[in-house]
Amino acid sequence: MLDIKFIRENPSLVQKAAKNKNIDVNIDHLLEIDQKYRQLQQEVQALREERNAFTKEIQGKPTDEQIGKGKDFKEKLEKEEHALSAVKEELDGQLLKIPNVPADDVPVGKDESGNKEVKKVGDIRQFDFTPKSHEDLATALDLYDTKHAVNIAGTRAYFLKGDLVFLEQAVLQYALDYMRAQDFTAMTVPWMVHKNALYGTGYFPWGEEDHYTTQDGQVLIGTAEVSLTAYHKDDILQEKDLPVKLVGISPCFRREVGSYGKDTKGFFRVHQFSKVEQVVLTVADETITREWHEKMLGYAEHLLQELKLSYRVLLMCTGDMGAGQRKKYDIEVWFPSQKKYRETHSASYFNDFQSRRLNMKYKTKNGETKYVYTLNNTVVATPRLLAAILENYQEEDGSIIVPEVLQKYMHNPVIKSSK
RNA sequence: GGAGAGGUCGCAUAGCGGACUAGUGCAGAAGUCUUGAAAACUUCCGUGGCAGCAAUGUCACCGUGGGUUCGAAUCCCACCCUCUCCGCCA
Repeated sequence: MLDIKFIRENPSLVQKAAKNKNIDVNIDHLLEIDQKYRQLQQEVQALREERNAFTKEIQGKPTDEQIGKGKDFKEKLEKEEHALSAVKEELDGQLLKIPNVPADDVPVGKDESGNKEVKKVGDIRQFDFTPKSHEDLATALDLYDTKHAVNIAGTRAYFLKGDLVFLEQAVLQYALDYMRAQDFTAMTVPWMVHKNALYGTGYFPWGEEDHYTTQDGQVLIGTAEVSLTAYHKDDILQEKDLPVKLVGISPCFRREVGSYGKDTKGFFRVHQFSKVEQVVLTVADETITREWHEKMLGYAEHLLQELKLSYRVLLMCTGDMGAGQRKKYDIEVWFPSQKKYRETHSASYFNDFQSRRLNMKYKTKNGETKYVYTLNNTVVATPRLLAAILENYQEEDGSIIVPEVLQKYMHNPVIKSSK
C-alpha cells in the first residue's frame, strides 16, 4: 500500500505507474474520495468535540434538559458517523488496489517482450546426441507418474518416484544448508493462512483467482514468502534487529488459471510444488534494500553455478511485474530439450508496500518509528529445477548423473532407474 | 466437540458506568551526582488521523464488530484469539 500522502503529492506519477503495470485505477477519483473523507472527518470531529465538552459538564444526575440535548448530539453523530465510515470503507478499498511505483531503472513495457536480459552465465552444454525432455527421461527411468496421479487428482498432478524423490530432497536440503551458512534462520511455515496475509503481501486483491481456499476461509499459500513476510505482522522491531533474514521451506499451491494448455507435459508447471524461499526485512532505506536485492539474487545465482546450470537474469519490465513490486529480476535456466531459458527464480523488492499493509515497523536508534522494507527471492523450487537437472545432466543412454554438490545427499551418483 | 479462565500504552499489572486527560512497576532516552561504573534522584517516554508554516489544538484507539446510555475500558450480544481441564486423534 502506498502512503495516501504520497499519492496526494504525486498523483500523476502514481497514475502513470499503474498504467505502465497494466493496472486499471483512477487516481483522480481516489483523491476525490480522500477529499470527501477528510471533510466528513472534520465535521464529525467538531461534533464530537462539542459532545465531549458537554458530557464533561455533567456531574451526577443529569437534568431532563441535559438528557434531551445529549440525545440530539447522539442522533446527529450517528448520522454523520455512518456516512463517514461508508466513505472510509470505499477509500480503504480503493487504496488497496493502488499498485506500487516501479523503481527508476525498471524498463517500461507492455508484457514479457519488454523484459531486459541483464546477463547470461554458464556455457550451454553441447550434446553429441539429441537431448530428451525431462518427461521422457523421467518416464523411461520410471521416476515419475502422471497417469495415475491425474486419475486421482486431476490435471497437473504428479507422483515422483525412486531416486527422483531423493534428488528433490537433496536439492531442497542443499538449498537450506547454503542459506543457513549465509546466516538465514530456517523456518517451516503455515501453509494455510488468513486472507489478510495475502492482502498484506500484495497478492490480493489482484491474485485471488490463482489461490485455493478452504471451507473455513483460509487460503493455501502460493509461496512461503506470504507466511515469512507476514511473520512480523503488527510487530515493532528494533533497528538493531535488522536485517531479519529468513529462509522458509514449504509446499506451494497455485491454481494456474490463465495458463490452460501451457506446459502441460511433465512436471514443469504444476498445482503443487516445493520451494525454499528467502525473505529479508531491512531498514527503510532504498539504497540498502537495493544492495540486498542484488545480494539475494547472488545467493540464487551461486546455487545455480554450483549446480553447473547455465542461466540468464532478466530485469522485468513494468508490464510483467507484480502490483506491489518496485523492481524484479527473474532467473531463467537453460532447458536443452526446449532450447530455451525457462523461469526458475524470481527476486523482488517492495520498499514499504508490504509492510504498510502488514503494519510492520521498527524503532530507529533515535526513537523514530518507520516501516521496514521487504524483499524476497526463490532459493530453489522443485520439481521444476529437477526438470532442468534431468535435462542438463542426461547421458546418451538416458541415465542421469547427479550434480556433484548433491551427491553427498544421494544414494547413487548416477540415476539409472527408480530403484 | 464439552467445561472454565482471560485478552488494558514495548513487557507486567491496576481499573469493572461520570476527576480515565487510562494509574503503577519494569524496560528505554536525557540529565544530576561519580575518576569511571553501579545505585540514587530529576525529567521525558503508546499508536494513528485531521487542522496548522509552527508552537499547538483536536479526534479515535483498552482483542474485533454491533448494541444499551445524556455519558462505556467498565454493562449487554456476537465473533476472533490465548490459557487450563476433559474428550477425540497423527
